[in-house]
Amino acid sequence: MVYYIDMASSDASPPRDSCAFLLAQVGAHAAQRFAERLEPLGLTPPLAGVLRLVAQNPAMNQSNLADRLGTSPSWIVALVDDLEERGLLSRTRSSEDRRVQELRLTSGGREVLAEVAEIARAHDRELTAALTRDQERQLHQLLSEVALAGGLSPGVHPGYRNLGRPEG
Amino acid sequence: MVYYIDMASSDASPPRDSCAFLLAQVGAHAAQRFAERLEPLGLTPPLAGVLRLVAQNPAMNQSNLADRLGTSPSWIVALVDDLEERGLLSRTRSSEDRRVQELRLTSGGREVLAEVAEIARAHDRELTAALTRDQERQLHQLLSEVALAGGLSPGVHPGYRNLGRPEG
DNA sequence: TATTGTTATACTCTATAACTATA
DNA sequence: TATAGTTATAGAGTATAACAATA
Repeated sequence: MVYYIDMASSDASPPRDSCAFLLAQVGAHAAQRFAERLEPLGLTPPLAGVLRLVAQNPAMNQSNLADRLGTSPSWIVALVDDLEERGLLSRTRSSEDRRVQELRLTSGGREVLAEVAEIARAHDRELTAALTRDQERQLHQLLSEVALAGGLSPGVHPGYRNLGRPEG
Repeated sequence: MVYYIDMASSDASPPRDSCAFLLAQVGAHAAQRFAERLEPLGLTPPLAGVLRLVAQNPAMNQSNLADRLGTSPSWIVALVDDLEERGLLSRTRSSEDRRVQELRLTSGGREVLAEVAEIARAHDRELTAALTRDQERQLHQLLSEVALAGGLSPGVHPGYRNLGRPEG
């Protein structure tokens, strides 16, 4: 977690935080609260992300997953190990290419993913609780424009290296 | 860095990312770009944050700093060591309480901080380049409301533990 | 020779615990 | 006894490198 202080204002007392600072501050808060909400399920955001991606792309393999998340294949091994040990997903050797592990959610995995989705919706409601429906739509629109201009892929949180990568 | 996938939409193809997800995504991007921009100066966001806080509060001590940033005193030691070795700030034992180290920027520290401030302004311009001035003001207003409702202290990036802490 | 997955290892960031000096 | 700072140590979260199996 990167801590920082709003740096954009002059040396005199800061008149207001910059947009960039507010984005980093509120975004870190959002990510942290989401992680806290996942804790009772024994999940971390990366584990939940893997569940979600595998649900959306059945028979996806670990290479695809590493590319999509912008992380190292070795870490994917650890994440998939964890989820497999809990019985939330299964590995199956592909019959076409025996190097490949096909990943699929188990029924238990689908149940847990449904809980995660509910948590995410509650999280979103909490975060925007202070806004009117109209303000929420405005915020969504503005953030979407900033994300687009920044080259961020819809739906995927940026790691340090996956910026500008085309959608898998 | 926490990676995750938008979890709020149903199992069917996601109609759009949630506000919470967009905030985390764009916020992580903003923090990452800021860190990249600081690299040529040999600084990290936490180091820059210490410079800024010491500039705003001359003769501040390390305890104050740890409280304000919501981090452990032992980490503050390492950050201050680093900045002191580069000649950007100085430690002076307080004459009133010999346990206390009073921190002050050197003239070199003030010069570097001025560069950091310029970088931060350029960073903010880049991030909001896709928005009109009016949209930028809207975004600022909306983010401020979300930050306020979330109990975030103006000007201080949240660590894992300093939420809801009153401003030092 | 290239690719998928795996293991072994290492590095960064940050905290906790134990300690020293001072109050 | 309590507090400011320091040192030593440890843990989480990742990456890189070397390797095995398969293509």
